[in-house]
Amino acid sequence: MTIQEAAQRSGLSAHTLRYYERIGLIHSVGRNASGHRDYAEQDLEWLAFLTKLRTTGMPVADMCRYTELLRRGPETIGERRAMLERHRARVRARIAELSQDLLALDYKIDMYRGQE
Amino acid sequence: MTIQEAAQRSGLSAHTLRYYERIGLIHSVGRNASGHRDYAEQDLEWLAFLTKLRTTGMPVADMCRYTELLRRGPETIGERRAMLERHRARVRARIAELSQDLLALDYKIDMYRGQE
DNA sequence: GTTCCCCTTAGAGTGCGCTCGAAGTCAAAT
DNA sequence: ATTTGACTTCGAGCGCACTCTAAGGGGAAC
Repeated sequence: MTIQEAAQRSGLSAHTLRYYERIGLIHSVGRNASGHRDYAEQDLEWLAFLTKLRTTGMPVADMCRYTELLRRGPETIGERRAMLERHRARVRARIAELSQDLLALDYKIDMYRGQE
Repeated sequence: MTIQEAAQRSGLSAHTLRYYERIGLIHSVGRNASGHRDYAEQDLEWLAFLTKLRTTGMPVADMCRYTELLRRGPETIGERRAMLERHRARVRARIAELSQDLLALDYKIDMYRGQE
């Protein structure tokens, strides 16, 4: 699959795919005879996971660290799990914060409704 | 109240308070005899609201727009409410997205637990 | 065969939201 | 009187995560 197709299917731009590869977030994308990138289904799955990490607010540096742990093999499973658990705690906290702020927003909107 | 006290109580830095004033997010902070900023309780309340908008992801440009509507008086109440409602919809969508991604995270963590 | 378009790399540029630095003022403490 | 330290303005700088440009290389379409 070409970089454009991979971009389409992952929701990332071709620029971003090259950037991710450059910083080590995607490792070993295949190349065709002309040296062009040739993405496999597996790459797409990995991109989908990376995207979840990003959209939940994990910094790119941490994603790199996680990727490096994965590359080092099964002896890093504990550390990887710990990273994800810390991240999960942050995501939960963020949801809680947003939910709180939502109440303030509701209140303000109701106030405006009353004044109109 | 001095800028340092206002920073302390709002959770923003003094630098950020000056920046917010410069871009029009805070309007008419009082000055004392020496020309130093002298924050009132009302300013703190406004800062708290601004902070809620920021932490829920409203761009600073939109916050400026909202502030300008407020400055223009009661005839902008409808528009202000509309802004907040659009923002609320985005916040709700964001919470839904985070909650979804949280499930994927849970799944992955459970997988790691199984492998350890 | 040449036009066209997408690909490659390496490095520079962008937008956002601050954050800091320089140069100067002022007031209280020593 | 002078040192200290917090304040002022204005403009420059920074960190993050891309995003784009330049220069060049295939390879399919006309």
